[in-house]
Amino acid sequence: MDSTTVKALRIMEALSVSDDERGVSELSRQVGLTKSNTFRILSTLVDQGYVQSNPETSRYFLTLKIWEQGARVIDRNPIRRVARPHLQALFAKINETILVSVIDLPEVLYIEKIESDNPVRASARVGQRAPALRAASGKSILAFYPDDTIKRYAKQSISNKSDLSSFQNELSLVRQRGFAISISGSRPGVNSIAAPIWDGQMVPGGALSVSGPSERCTLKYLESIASDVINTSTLISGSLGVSSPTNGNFAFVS
Amino acid sequence: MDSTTVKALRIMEALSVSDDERGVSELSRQVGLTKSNTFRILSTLVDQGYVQSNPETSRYFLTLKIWEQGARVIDRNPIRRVARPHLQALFAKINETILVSVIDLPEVLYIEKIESDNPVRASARVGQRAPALRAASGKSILAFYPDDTIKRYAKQSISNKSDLSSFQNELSLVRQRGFAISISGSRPGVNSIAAPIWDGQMVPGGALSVSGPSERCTLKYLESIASDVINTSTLISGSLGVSSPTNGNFAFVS
DNA sequence: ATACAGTGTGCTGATATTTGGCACGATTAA
DNA sequence: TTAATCGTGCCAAATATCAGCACACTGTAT
Repeated sequence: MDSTTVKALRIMEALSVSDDERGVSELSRQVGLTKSNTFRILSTLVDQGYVQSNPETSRYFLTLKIWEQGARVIDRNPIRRVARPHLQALFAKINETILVSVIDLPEVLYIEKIESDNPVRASARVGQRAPALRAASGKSILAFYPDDTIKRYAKQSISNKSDLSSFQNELSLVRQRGFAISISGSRPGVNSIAAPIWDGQMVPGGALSVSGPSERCTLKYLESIASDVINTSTLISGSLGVSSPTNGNFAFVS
Repeated sequence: MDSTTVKALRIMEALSVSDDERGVSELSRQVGLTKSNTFRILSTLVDQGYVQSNPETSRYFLTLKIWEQGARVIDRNPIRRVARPHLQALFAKINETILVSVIDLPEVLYIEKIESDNPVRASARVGQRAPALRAASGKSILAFYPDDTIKRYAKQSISNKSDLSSFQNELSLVRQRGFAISISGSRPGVNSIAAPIWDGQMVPGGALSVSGPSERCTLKYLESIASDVINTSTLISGSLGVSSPTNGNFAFVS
């Protein structure tokens, strides 16, 4: 285990989440390294072009180089590659924030969005994560996972026994109807509906979701657009070469 | 200089540019490390969640974690933050590929785009780079840099003396007219027009460009949309709080 | 069938690299 | 002014990295 590399990654992560440039001392305190160690790692990152230091304040921040690497990676993502036009078609009918996420248990990761132009809207960031058990997108994917996998992850955040079985019932309903709904599930005041995206595996790899403020996006409204959401997600799956979701045919997912 | 960190970055870069998963041996040859060294670095990257290994082929590829970091960085970029709606307005008038780039001498880096839906179109990737001296975007930015800075970078790729002075003349014209044009400048068969974006510094930090195939985007056509491009770039600068480009008022840029 | 060249992975002892404490000048705060 | 905190540079001690070798395994060619 190359500890130096781990430390460098920690520092880059710390820099990526902080909105403005950071000093050596505070940064070293945050990541738990000595000041000199932090300084030397920062120096190598500067040398490699991943970090710059403001010559006036001599504080450090990430350049766009790390984003370049990431852009190449996301660019190869099959779901994102094909989703955009379908999202735009859906957005033309429904002026609410549309998100595409991939599953990375125990979370979902948002990889694409079209944001509503309504001043009051659900806003989420691409690159952000949400708990898969609470977000509509996560539930719409998990519903098609084998029972034991669901149980394993559900137990980690649901202690109560009756809550667990009601969660399983909810997922069973999701599986039947083909969509999941979340009422203030992962963010307060935001309601969502989601349908799974099949990318050729035995379980869905991602989900399409529509989110909006609870005032507009009532349960009734979300259910009224369910068929649109399912149709769009099916079209995306189709663009990935998956003709029909193989419901009920599960692989064992560890 | 933490050499282990440098090696780890090299490996991540190598993985990010390769379209499919890589084996340890070939990867070690490419980056010039021993097999065991490469293996151990890959192991730590796996441990940290940046790399996964396909359990069947036991070959390695980058996860989306590096993209998450990058997404946070680009999300803070002021130019990109404000550009999107302006791009859409421009795109409604001009159905050609629109790009936003930032300057990172000696290159420009594309950070945002709207791609034409015409089957024959200029296609570029966000995260891609182009030589600043040849791309329209780069020229539109460089034109507002002080003369000695221009000379320094121009000398690196323009050896001929008369070519150098004609390049300087071209930039001088760009400065007068407020836009730059490139005819197969950075990619063959692709013509572009670009105008600088001012973000509060003494020199432009980015550029807005419109690109298309040379058949449609003739010099005449590009000049005919120049005012649209300039207007849009001015609106973007305005959204960044820059009321009027301070032409002729240069800082010394090293 | 057998040999072979390729792979990914796991040791280990030698060594080169990282390490943390200390010191310095420059800023900032009191 | 004093005092605290900052970023940076240095150094000998120690530790974590290193290259080489070995092994099991896979697929290919003989």
